[in-house]
Amino acid sequence: MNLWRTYDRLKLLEEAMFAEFDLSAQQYNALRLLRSVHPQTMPTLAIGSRLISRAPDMTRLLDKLEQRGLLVRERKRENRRVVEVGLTQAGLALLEELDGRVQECHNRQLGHMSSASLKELTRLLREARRPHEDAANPSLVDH
Amino acid sequence: MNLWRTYDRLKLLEEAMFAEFDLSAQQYNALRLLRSVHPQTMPTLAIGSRLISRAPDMTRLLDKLEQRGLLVRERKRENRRVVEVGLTQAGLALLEELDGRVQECHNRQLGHMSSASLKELTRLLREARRPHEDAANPSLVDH
DNA sequence: TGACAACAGTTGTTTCAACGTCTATCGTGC
DNA sequence: GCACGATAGACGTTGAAACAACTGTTGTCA
Repeated sequence: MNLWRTYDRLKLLEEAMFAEFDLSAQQYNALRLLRSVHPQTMPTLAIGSRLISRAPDMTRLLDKLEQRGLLVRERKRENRRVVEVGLTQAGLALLEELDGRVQECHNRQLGHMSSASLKELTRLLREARRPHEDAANPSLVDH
Repeated sequence: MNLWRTYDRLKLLEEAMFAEFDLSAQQYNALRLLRSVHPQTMPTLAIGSRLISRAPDMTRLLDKLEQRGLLVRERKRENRRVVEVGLTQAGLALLEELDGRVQECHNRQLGHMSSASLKELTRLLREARRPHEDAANPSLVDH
């Protein structure tokens, strides 16, 4: 419950920020993931499986981002089943614009805590969920 | 992100459990809150403001619980604006049935951590969200 | 008293996530 | 080559959340 409450409180700030850019946190993470492999691309479902929380339909999430020109999708010729997804320049630009805002948001969220406390919190959270991670899914949690 | 990830992982277990009883975590909390004042009752919106995450429409959430006979609503005569909500025997019985399951679920979620670690984690989480709590809202987080 | 703001809930609408099912494509063994 | 299962993704439907607008009720103050 404590975890839930804390999550809920901190999420409010983030959501407010992302809302300014008409993005959900989930969409932001998808974009960030794509940037991490840029200029390479990724198959649709690979994105879904690497996101923080499971997203059972990537299709529609990516649809919206594609409509806004933030990414492109292309069906591969070698294997016509997979659809490769890659960031566009517009997508990169948006992410760059967001970087500062996200940093600032994190500051407002957790800036009042000492770096030692944050480290310890991170460690404990990781320990808490350790038995519940599926080995298959490394996740992209890095800060 | 770490918080998000951990929250998401642990929530999965809870949701699976509540789903067996056709409840959401939010509904469960509303019931638990009502039990905490039983046999007294509470106005509809008072419930909403005390839940872990804000719930902008209590009406429909309570509708479903009322349809299942878990609670009763009654418009007060002194002030015909407020609707008092109270648990029924069926509601109490369901909660009692859930108590054991919830405990077991918590064990599976966090049983691998030492009690000292849990205490520390609780403390840090509370510290993390402290500046983001509105003073008006004491919240019912107690474990 | 009568207008008006504040209050407590309700209802409507739009949007989004969850779930299962479906289509197209590919690999494999016969 | 062809039936079969597995894979990658798309789609339709359903149910819940978000936001806003609305109804009914009460307090207040000119």
